[in-house]
Amino acid sequence: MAIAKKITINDVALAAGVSVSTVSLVLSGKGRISTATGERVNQAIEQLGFVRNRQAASLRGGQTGVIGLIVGDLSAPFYAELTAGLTEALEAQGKMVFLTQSGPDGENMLHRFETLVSQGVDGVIIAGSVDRGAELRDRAEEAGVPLVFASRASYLDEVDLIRPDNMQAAQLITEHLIRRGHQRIAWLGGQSSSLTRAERVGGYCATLLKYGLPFHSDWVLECESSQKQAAEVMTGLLRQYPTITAVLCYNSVIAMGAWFGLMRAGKQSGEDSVESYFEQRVTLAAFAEVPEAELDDLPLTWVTLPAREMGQSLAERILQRIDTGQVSLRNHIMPPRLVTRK
Amino acid sequence: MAIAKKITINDVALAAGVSVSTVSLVLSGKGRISTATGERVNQAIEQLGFVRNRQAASLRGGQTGVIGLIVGDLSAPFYAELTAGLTEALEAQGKMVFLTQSGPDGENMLHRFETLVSQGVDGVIIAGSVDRGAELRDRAEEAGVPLVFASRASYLDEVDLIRPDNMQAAQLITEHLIRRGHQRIAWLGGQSSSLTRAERVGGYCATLLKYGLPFHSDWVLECESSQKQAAEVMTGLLRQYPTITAVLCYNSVIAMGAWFGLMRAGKQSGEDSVESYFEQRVTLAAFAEVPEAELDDLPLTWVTLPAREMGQSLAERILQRIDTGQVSLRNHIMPPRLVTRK
DNA sequence: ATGAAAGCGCTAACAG
DNA sequence: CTGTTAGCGCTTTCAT
Repeated sequence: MAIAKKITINDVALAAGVSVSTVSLVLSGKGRISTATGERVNQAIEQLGFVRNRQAASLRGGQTGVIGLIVGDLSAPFYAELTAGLTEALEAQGKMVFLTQSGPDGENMLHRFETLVSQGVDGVIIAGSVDRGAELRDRAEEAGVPLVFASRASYLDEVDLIRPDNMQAAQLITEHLIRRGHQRIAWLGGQSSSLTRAERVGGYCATLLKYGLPFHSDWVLECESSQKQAAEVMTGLLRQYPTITAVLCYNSVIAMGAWFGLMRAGKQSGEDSVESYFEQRVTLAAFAEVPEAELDDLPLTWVTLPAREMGQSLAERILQRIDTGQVSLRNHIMPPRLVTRK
Repeated sequence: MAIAKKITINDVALAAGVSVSTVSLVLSGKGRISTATGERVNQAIEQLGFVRNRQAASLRGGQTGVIGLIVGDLSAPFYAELTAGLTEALEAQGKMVFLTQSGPDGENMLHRFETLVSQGVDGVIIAGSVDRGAELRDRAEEAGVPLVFASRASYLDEVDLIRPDNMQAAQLITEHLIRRGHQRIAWLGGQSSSLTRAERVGGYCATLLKYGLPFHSDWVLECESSQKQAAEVMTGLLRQYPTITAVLCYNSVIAMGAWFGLMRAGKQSGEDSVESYFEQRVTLAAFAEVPEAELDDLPLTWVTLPAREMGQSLAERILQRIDTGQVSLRNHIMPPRLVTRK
């Protein structure tokens, strides 16, 4: 394998018959260079296949144009989407991103942060839940590196955070159901330990009360994220509380399960068609982490978290902090999007 | 904002009362330094909160420990999963990854590649489909940077490629159905223009013929990736060819749609339960890009692409190429995984 | 076992 | 407009 001799601006300068500083100026387009020499230099660059060594460039003191990203779990659709939006926005600004995964439990955060810093990143974004955000925040300040957090759930530490508005999402969708005439709306799914769920249930509850509708804690059911489970709990729910007319599902898997459960129940009650039973008896609505193809064709309304937009906001926010060093608004909450069915 | 003065090994050396080279040696653990001074240096490092500047370190000539990744679309579950596996494996080896998105159409590939190189990456991985792979391969060789490709579909250019075995996946699942006693197996979904689909249909066809079973082109149906569409095509298929006993679905959305179509058909034919109709009349099987939660609870068998494993293989491959400079095996095909239902 | 000194490739004053 | 000259922070012979 031919170890291609690295060509530097020295080589280019030599080939173009100018000095290194001239080449440097051409590269960064700063000093006023005559079109003639500019041409010559660019030609030499082309000819020699020169690629500028950005490490050396930034070493001198400038910024690297690189943003570090620590993401909990990339295989989670929400964070994958967020990352996609983030890199897209960042690249549009000529920046690059350094990717790191912390594992679901957000361990070794500090170590990862240091690693990123030692690579010379201009700023760091942490996406996912973190235990000791304040500690990281302090370390970042000490190191003089802007740090922004992003999370699906809420967050307690005093940090610069971008997150979705789970409560508003719940309000939106609950209100939608109420406007459709529903008065008896149940909740299905999620683990009671989930912070995200807590926020959503809160929004659901608040909206019911706001409209003077009944809120029964019996109608708020926990359920593992499994279709089978959801279907069972759903049928049980309908049997026990036949007056319920709408069910809010915690996520898409629950929604699919509820749908199956509903059909089974419809079948048993002797309706002539699944669809009509569905329409006439019980309406489903759901939360979705990302725009999900499976839900698209189902006759149910859903709200989705603005994962991609959050990525874009993150990009804006971190760039702003890098440029201005300002640390103003500390909790940027993103609105969800409601997708209604005809 | 307190612009924390960057502390360098000079500061550390001063604080520890040694020379910079000693500090450097301690950092890299190379030269034999006395435990005593080692202690002192480490203490100083701790005290000052020193972080080594890797840019400067690698500038001297060494490797950066950074791998560049160009991925078409991170919001595609398959590539998100692959990326997750890749970064995980790479980080386990103390490497880092530079992430870039090329957009679905793989444009600006060369530019992105150059950018990565200018950042000093030790190697580059391109995940997704690329038009002119050979061109990139040549450029990489010229620049002396190992380049490995990864793709969901097959690939024609002569490059170092890791890809899933679509054909074997189709064979596996078709064989599974045959072993279960099915003789009349139809195909549902995918666009005829898709290369991936072509490979899969090929495997399906080959397996049918291998077992002496009929292969009717009428039983291979195209379909948009929509549940509604799939459900319709499915019912149409069953009506027209009532002897069919099993259907192979191109992906999970198609599978869900087929399932709905099946239930509707079951209903109309007056079976007493969806499940029994399903079991007795038509069996479904499907391809899935990644392990999908929705499919987990459904009574259907599926094959999934080894996205995560591909990421791990990519990590191995690129590291191997970086270390040894060797460019041996050029087409590493990864086996799919069959997930059967009881 | 440790220190002195010479760069890595590039940028940024400061002179011409 | 363009060339000279110091470094950026770190590694690495070569001495000591």
